[in-house]
Amino acid sequence: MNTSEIIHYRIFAGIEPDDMTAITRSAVVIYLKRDTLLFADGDPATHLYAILSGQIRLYKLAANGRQSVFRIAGPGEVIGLSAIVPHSSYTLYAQTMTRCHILAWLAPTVQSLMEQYAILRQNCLQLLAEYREDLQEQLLELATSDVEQRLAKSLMRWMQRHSDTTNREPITVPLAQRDLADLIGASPYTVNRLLHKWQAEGLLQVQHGCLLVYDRQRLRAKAERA
Amino acid sequence: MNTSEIIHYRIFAGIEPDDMTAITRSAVVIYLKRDTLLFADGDPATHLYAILSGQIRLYKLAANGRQSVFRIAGPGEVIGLSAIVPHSSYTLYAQTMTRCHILAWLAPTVQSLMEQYAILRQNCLQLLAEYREDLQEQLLELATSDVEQRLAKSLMRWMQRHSDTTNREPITVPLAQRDLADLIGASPYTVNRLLHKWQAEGLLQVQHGCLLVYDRQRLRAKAERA
DNA sequence: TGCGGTCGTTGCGCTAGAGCAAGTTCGGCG
DNA sequence: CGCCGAACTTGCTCTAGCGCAACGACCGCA
Repeated sequence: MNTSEIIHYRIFAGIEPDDMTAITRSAVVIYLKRDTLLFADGDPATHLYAILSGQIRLYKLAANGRQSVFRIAGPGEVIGLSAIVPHSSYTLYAQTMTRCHILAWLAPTVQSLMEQYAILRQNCLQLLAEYREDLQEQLLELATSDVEQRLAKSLMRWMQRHSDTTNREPITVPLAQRDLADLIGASPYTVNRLLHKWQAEGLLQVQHGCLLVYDRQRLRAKAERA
Repeated sequence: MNTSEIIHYRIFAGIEPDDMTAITRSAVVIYLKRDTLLFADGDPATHLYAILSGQIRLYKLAANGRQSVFRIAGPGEVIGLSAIVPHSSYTLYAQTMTRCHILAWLAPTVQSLMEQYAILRQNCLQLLAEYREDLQEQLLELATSDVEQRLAKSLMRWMQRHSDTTNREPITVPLAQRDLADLIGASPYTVNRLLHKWQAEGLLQVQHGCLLVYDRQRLRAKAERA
């Protein structure tokens, strides 16, 4: 389980190494293949999950069947935060987009850990507050920006989050056009057309299931033009 | 300060009366006139506020100047929840829509109260989780429903929240058309046209600065049609 | 009781972007 | 190595709804 030591989990920031060992020991390791539903909107929140590797799509379904993606979580992130509130339910669907390697704690376990460690409580509050801020930001964009701007901002956000080691271009964004469309509330057609326009402008390269971004500066300009 | 006893604050649910007295005593009472900015997006989160009377608009501003309203808070609700996270900032604007009567706690005070009372921690977690869920719901609607449906849902939500004593129709919804437009991410023109269409259908009555809803059933139908 | 500003009303033109249809390309699996 | 389904591509049509403009109604204030 040394994998958990390599990854920097924000939810466990500031926890003493000894305590961390105990916490990690109380978790179960899960392996999932691609396109597996981890939990559904409305399910009782039985577990808190921490992603070791892979990507998980967090989304809701509308009555008409269209899906709205709120977040794509990756290594170091925690999902199913509803589990920290007793007797609550998940409020969205969580589905793997790749093969995943995950840690899972039972909700009661998490709740007692929360009582035990003040830092953990702090971190959870902070994470919840941040999610709220992210959602507000997305809502603002959806209400006030056009598709081109939302797409650019979405790509910038992705690269910001994953600017791990590779700061130099080109950067690969492993998202399908369909995913991008669901993420910004647009049709896949429009997303496709915009990406190709940008490709023609030399901003990026469109590939199957992913993008290759060449020019972050100009992309930022598209994201920020008032 | 007996006003605070009459109103049911969800954030203080389950607190013992004696403790509640102490908590109330640590607050300051504030009176504000209409259209006063309580705090701005980006300001340090210095206070937690509880509304005794009046309405407060919680919104963000986009670069182009358009505003997106997330919530309209009323008596019994708490705003500025960012103050429970140390050294954080508000993430939106809060402006009074009416004359307001408010309780205010300093952030450090709130934070020590949080450490002192486990119930308070629970309640705050629950509130944050609920706001998150509300925002997700709004985001889903904005991404997947048309303006007519969003408007209907928004009105239904309002009536649901304020179905205090008056369960019988007609119900007055004290929102200007402009407010409704900002709330659902539409133009005031479209909102106006829809409201008049519904007035022609006998669903409601359009008035200056407010609405009179006659037929909640048919409004619900408009909100829920897939 | 009149005046100014805010809010509401409505006609009109226009465009961003949805969605259908009919390909094409790719990757994975047998 | 060939097949199938999923993802992408692109032309086309069509409409929801934005926003201008111009006017009308109401409210608070002096």
